Amino acid sequence: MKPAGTASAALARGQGIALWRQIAAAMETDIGAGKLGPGARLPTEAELSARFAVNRHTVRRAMEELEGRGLVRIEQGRGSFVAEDVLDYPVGPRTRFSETIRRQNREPQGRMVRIEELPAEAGVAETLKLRRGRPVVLAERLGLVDGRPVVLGSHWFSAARFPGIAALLAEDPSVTRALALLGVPDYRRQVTRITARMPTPEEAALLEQSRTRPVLVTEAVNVDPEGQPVEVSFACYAAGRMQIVVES
Amino acid sequence: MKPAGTASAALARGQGIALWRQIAAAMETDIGAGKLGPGARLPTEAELSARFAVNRHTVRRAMEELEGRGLVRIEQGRGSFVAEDVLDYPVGPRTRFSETIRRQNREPQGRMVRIEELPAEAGVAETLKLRRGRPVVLAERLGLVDGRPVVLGSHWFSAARFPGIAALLAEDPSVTRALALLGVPDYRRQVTRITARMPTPEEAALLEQSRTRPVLVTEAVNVDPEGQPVEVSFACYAAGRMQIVVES
DNA sequence: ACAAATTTGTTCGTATGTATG
DNA sequence: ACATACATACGAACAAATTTG
Repeated sequence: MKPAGTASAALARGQGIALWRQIAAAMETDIGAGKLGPGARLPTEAELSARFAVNRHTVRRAMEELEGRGLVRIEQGRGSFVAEDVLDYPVGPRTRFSETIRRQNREPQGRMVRIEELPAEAGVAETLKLRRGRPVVLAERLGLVDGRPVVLGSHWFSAARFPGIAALLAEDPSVTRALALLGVPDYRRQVTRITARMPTPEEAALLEQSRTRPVLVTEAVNVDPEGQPVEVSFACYAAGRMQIVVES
Repeated sequence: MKPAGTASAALARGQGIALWRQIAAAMETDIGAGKLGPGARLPTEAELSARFAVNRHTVRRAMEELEGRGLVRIEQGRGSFVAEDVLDYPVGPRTRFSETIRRQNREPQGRMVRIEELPAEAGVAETLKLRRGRPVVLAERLGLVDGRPVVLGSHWFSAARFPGIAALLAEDPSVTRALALLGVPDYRRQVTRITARMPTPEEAALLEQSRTRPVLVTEAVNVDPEGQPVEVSFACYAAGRMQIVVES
């Protein structure tokens, strides 16, 4: 008996339907039916060509089709994987992690990784309009969607302007709620700068991603209604799980 | 006689000014004076510690200071380099490569790498509102700033809607001008999706960048004043030479 | 695919000078 | 004068990343 839940090896030869189309259709069924979840590893091309009793080229043609349609991701030397749906992260004046995720019918979570008070170094001090060396609070938070880590954010606040924010964030990882309790009921994202780089070992571990895949990095400045900067944040997104979307 | 144009080795010991500060100041002078241009390789820590007759730690302390101030970039295993200014690429409804670069007082250039007519595959066909297999024109263009490649863009157009666009782009790499000649005097960027990945060997070669550094990838849809899509483009930016900026 | 050379990063330990009380 | 804390400086060894052969 053949294993349940895998594509059948029964192909119709010489019936006018190319073998690779049948294979692609069979695998699409498996993926669509959820038998192979997002991110799951597909059998190797060698295994598939044995199972379907065809040449490896035929399997490759089928896989290329699926990759072109965005259903699978093929990585040279590693294998093939069911494509994970890429979450959209729209940036705009009202960018908020939790709201954004919930709007896509996913479950956001936040977990504080580190909270510290430090003297401000040049860059952060300048954007927060503080003098160098003034105390700032650094809060590092891991953002998860449906239990999978997708973003690691470093948030910087003036310790003088927001006394006790470290304790608040330790209790509840929501930046929005912490600022609300400290007299900033609303804030606006003024500017977002986006770059990419390789993750540090620590970032890769927290994001549960390969060290050979890059992270998208955003630097965002949030300001209060008077235009005063209240927060600077640097966020690393696992590229391939998130894409940043700008609607114009 | 000591070589001209390099930081002097004459340090004042025991005069109340820390050696590492003197070293940092000396190197800052060299960089500021333009003796070391952007991107230039700095001497190794070993060379500098010999030149200044100090321990490597002392040189490192000076370099850390300069890196913290954004003057140099230090890369493990490679060396230290004079920081290059990162170009801003603002995205919005009126995003145009050449205008953007010129506004930063830099000289933009474009060079066509490839122009081809192909049958549309699923993704492009859908965003251009064409049927799969309809002819589309693919134009690959390298964008340069001050002679350095910074972006490699793949632009897709409907061959039926824009007859002769391949020839026009071959003559003049400006997408804006080509579309103007074909009856679209103005267009608007509707949406931009941003991700990151490792470059292909070809992309790395064209962008003159290491294969171990990621590229920022944007997918942009440009529409005419009636809202009809006229172009879809995928652009790879050399991360570290360009950052995408979203003003809200 | 592997090894060697180069370069920066980290962690010990030690010693000295300076400001503070 | 003394103790303490802190910044500075040197030395050695090893780890990690990159480049080259």
